[in-house]
Order: sequence, then structure tokens, then C-alpha cells
Amino acid sequence: MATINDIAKLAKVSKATVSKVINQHPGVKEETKKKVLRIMKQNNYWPNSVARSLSTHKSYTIGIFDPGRLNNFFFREVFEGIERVCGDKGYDILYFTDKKWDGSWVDFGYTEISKNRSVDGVIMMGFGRVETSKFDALLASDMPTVFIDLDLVGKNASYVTSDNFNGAKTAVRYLCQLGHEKIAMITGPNGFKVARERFSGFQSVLDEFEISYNPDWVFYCQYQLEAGYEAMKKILKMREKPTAIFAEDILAIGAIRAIRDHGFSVPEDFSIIGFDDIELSEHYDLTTIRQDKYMLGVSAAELVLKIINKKNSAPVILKTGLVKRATCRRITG
Amino acid sequence: MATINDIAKLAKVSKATVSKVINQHPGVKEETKKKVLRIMKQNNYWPNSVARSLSTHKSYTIGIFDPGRLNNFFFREVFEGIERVCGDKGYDILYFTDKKWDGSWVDFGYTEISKNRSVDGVIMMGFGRVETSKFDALLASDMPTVFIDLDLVGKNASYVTSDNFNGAKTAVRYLCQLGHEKIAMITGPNGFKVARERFSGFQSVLDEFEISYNPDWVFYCQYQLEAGYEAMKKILKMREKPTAIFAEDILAIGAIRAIRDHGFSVPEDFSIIGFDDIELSEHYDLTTIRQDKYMLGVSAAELVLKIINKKNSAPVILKTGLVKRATCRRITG
DNA sequence: GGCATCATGGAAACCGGTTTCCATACACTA
DNA sequence: TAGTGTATGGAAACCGGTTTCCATGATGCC
Repeated sequence: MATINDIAKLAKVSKATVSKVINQHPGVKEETKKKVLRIMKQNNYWPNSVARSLSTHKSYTIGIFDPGRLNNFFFREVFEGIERVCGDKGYDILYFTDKKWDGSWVDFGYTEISKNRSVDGVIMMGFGRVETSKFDALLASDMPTVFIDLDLVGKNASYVTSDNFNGAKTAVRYLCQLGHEKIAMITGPNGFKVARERFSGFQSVLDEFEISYNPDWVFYCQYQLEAGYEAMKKILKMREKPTAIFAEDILAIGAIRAIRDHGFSVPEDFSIIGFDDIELSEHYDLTTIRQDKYMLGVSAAELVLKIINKKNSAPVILKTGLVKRATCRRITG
Repeated sequence: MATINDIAKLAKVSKATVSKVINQHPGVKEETKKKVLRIMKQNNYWPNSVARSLSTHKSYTIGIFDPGRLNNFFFREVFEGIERVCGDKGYDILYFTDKKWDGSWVDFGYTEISKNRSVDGVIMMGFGRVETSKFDALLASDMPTVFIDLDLVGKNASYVTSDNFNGAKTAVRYLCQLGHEKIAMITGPNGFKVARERFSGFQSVLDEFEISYNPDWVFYCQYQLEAGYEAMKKILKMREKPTAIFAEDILAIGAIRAIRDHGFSVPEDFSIIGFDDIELSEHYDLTTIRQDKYMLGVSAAELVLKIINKKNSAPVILKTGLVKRATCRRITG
């Protein structure tokens, strides 16, 4: 590949001049510029972005950390949103893999990894649990950072999330308005921030409708279909059963399968409302609360670019919406 | 962040020595090495990978081009396979976004993009159609390259794919062995390489069983559920209908929905066999041919690393397997 | 015609590493 | 004691760009 020196020699100018042409700096005669551009084109020259990053400390790259693997049902859509925005602004995406540092002699945090790769900003996703101490250094650093679904802020850090609290309220309120008073919740692991918020929304609506809260009807489990299935099996064995269940989609689908496998049906015997609106949900005709995953990605990318450009960095909270399908029914009594 | 110069000064040695320590080169006294390592650790130093790439021409980064967006049902799994292998070997992944080059003054191909970013190798995926000319430069270059589902080879290029031909044969043979003689195929766009291979497998088994080929029973469409739905609607309107349908999963599922929406059922009225085994298929209890998407990613990454390390670069063809579920039945004719 | 001003382009330092090659010091041999 | 070999560490060039600052020549003005 041709380098800037080759081009300089061929054009009989200095590399400084070539650089000015590349970067459209003023102070180069039109004629000279034309000549340099022509030589560049003839030699199919494009500046080496690594060398450029080294001197400018700018790489046109956004890093992504996703060590917990963002929920499969989410990843592609969120990623696509990020990609769209980054692409439009000329950024590429560096996906940091989980690495085994064999006998690593240095403790290595997110800040070091990203600075060492010279990314211009990072998006942190797939961290479900709330243990923020490992982000302290990152938050204190000047690395532009956006968290997805973790409400952390810092000098150069902000976050993007869906309005889980109000989304959950919409869901549960919908059930209440259909006449349900015995409502169970199957949700994610207790330590998960999004799960907690949704649970708060759930409780808040129970209060609002003066429904007493029954802790036996709350199940915390991993975000896996089977876990929803098992939780529902427990419900089916209870003497006093709820009439409706609020559960994140993948768990809701597990529950639906358990219900069907045990000879009951939805919504006749149980009304089910989900949260997320993953792709599968449509196939189960699941009534649910939609999160806009694509927009989550778009917003995260836009926000990190704003922070990079020193624009405002206010957190973004995305609205959710009720998607009525076929798994909830009105009950009387 | 500390640089190699800072460390050198603090340790009262030259940067050359620090570099030797970092890279575990011989010729540094144990005592000196210890001291340097201690200083590095104290200052939380890690070498800047951009500077390093510039001088070594090695970046520990694998680039991914995916402009056509690898089928959503595939992406995450393939990506995860790639990630696992890359991570284990200390590589990160640079995802090249689709960029709009406003008034770009240079024609820009895959080779230039990857060289300019100094990736050590690239994986090309999501190119369904067979137009290979745009890969000519890449194939001729020395950039280690692996194609997924496109059988292109070059000095430093190879590919990974599933055995679509034999997979399709397994599918169709299974139908034949169940007694079906009237078999339709709903497949991807005509120009798609994988679709063509599967179609060849289909035809080959028809020959094998001496079943005459009926072109009216072959439908080419986009890989979208709705397209499968529409194709099936056409079949349902035919006077002489097939008894079985071979279709890629997403199309098969569209077909199943059409069948059900029109008052028929699977497998009573039609046997359906898919290809791919996407996540959805299990939920439809679809009998299908499984492609191991994760392994596709693993193999692609392993292969590109082999090429980088000048090991063999023989193409990898992954076996497929029949997954029997509930959408095919024996007929007696 | 002499001098200030401006447009243009180049020299050189720098970004943070790697690597080659040479200098030094010390030990060992003759 | 001089000569040779070996272990160790440093100087400097290099990777391919950017950027600052200065030199040069042309122009404008009095």
C-alpha cells in the first residue's frame, strides 16, 4: 500500500502538504491540491488509520463491552441501531471480546482496555446486575461512555434505558382494568436492575388498586424459557392460584407452555402479559409491553457521539408501549 | 495514561528495555525485568495497542464485513462463535459499518478498508448473492480472508459453509421415504448461492427416487416469513397440490401459518420440512435440517487465524443433521 | 524602489511503540 | 595481563501519519 511519503514524492511536495490536502486544511494552492488528489487517486491511496489515530488520539471507533452477552433476543436489534448511527457518522465498531489473560501481570479494567485501543467512546451493555464498583474507574475517567440499562452517570458517562417502571405499571394496570386482582409476577434474577424496576412498577399498581401483595406469587429466575416454565408449574400446584401473570416475554412464553402442557389454556384459565416484545412473542400472540430495542441502540450510539463532541449528555429514557394481542382476557367476579 | 517513556524514566532504563520486558525478549537481566514489571504495575501501564500496531503491522483484530446483514436468525450465533475463538486467542473484533462516503475521492474496496484499519484478517459474511467480481481485489491481496457461505478461495482466502447440498438431500429423501412423491420447494432468491445448492439437492433426490420435477411447485422468494406465507397461499389454490413442502425454516414457518389460517393442518394435510433450524423452529415443532451456526462462526474464526499464521487454509464444510420433530408424517399412497 | 504583508509549502518534532545494532562491563581463557 | 567471549542495556531509526512554526517569494502600498 502506498504511504503518505510515496504520495509526497510522486507529487513532488512534502508529506506535510499531502496531509493538509487530506485533511482539507487551508493554505494549499488549488493547483497543488488538484495534483496531490490526482496522485492519491492514481495510487489508490488512503491514509492509514492506525498511524492517524496515533497522532490524533482519535480513531473513529466506538468500543462495545458486552461480557454478559446481552440477552440474545435483544442483541441483534440493539446492535443494528448502534451500527446504523455509527456508520452514518463514519465510525466503525470495536467489539471487545472476553479474553483470558494468561498470567496477566496487570489488573485490567474497562478504562485501560478502551484507552489502550484508542476508541473514541464505549457502549457498555449486557450488564444486568447492579454492582457498580467495577465501573468506578471508567466513570471517573474522561472516556465517553454510555451504559445501556444501567443508570450510571459520570463526567463523561451517561446512559440509555427503557422506562421499565412505567412500562410495568402499564402492564399491571391493564390486567387490573380487565378485572384481575390475583396477579403473579415471574421476573429476572433479584439483583437485576431492570427486573427490580419492573417489580417496583408491579407493586406500585397493586397499591394503586389496593390489591394486597402476595410474596408467594413472585418468582425470581434466570432469563430462560425453562425457568418460566418451572415457575408456572409451581403456580399450577398452588391451592390458591392467581388469575393473571406478569412476566418478561421469555418467561411468559415458558409459562404459556407450562400452562398448555398441563391441560390449561391461555387466556381462558390464565391471562398473561409480557414485557419486552421479543420476536417470539408475536408467534405466541402474547400481549406484552414493547421495548424499542433498535432505538435503544440508536440512542446509545447518538448519546456517545454527543459526549464525544462535548454536546449534552442527558440520559435517555425510552417510552414503552402496550401491544395488545391475545393472551389477556377480562374476568368478572 | 502512562507511556513507555514514563515507565522507562521511572525505572531508569531505556524504552528499548521496557519494550523487551513487555515482549518477553531475552537479554534483560532478571533483576531489571522485575523492577520494570513493578513500575509498570504501579502505574497501571499497558502498552498502547495503536502505537504497537503501527510498528508491528499487527493489530490482534479481526475485521468483519456484513453489509447485507447476515440473516437475523443467524447473526447472533455465528457472531458468538467468532467471538469465542477470537477472545481465546486475544483478538478483538472490528465490525465495519456501512458508511456513506460523502463525495469520496477514492473508490474504496474491502481490501483498502481492511488494510487501512490494519486488521490482521477479515471474515466476510452476509453476502448471499453470487457476484464475485467485487471480491477480486481482496482475493488477490495478501489479506487473510474467510468467506461464510460463499465458496471463494485465493492465495490467502478460503471459506466456511454448511453442506447445503447434502443437507437438502437428507431433507427431501426423508420426505420420500415417508412416501411423499409430490414435493414442493419454497426457497430463497434465485441468485443466492445457498439456495441454489439446496435446490440442487432437492432435484438430485427427485431424480434418485424417479419423481418427475414440477416447476410449478418451486417458489423463489425473499427470506421472510410473509413470503413463505404467500407462496403457500398459492399452493393452496392449486388444483393438484403437493403433499409435502421443503422450505428454509423462516419460509416453512410462513407456510405453516398459511396452512393453519386456511383451515388445514400440519402434518395431516401437508408435511413440512425446513432447513436451518433457527430458534423459532422449535416453537413450531418444525422438523428440519440443522445447520450449526455457532460452529460456522467458530470455524470461520479458526480458519482466518490459521491463514494469518500461515497454517493450512482448506475450506471447511460443516455437516448438517436431521432434526425430527412434528411436521412430517408418513403417507400411504 | 524599499518595505510590510500575505499566500504557500517545507522541515522537524511528535504520537508510542519495536527492533537492529552497537557499546560497555564483566568473566574467563591463554 | 592482554585478549576474547558473553550478558546486558541503550541510541537511533522506523512505522505513517499530524501539526507547529518558519522560510521563501510574490504582491501591495507609500
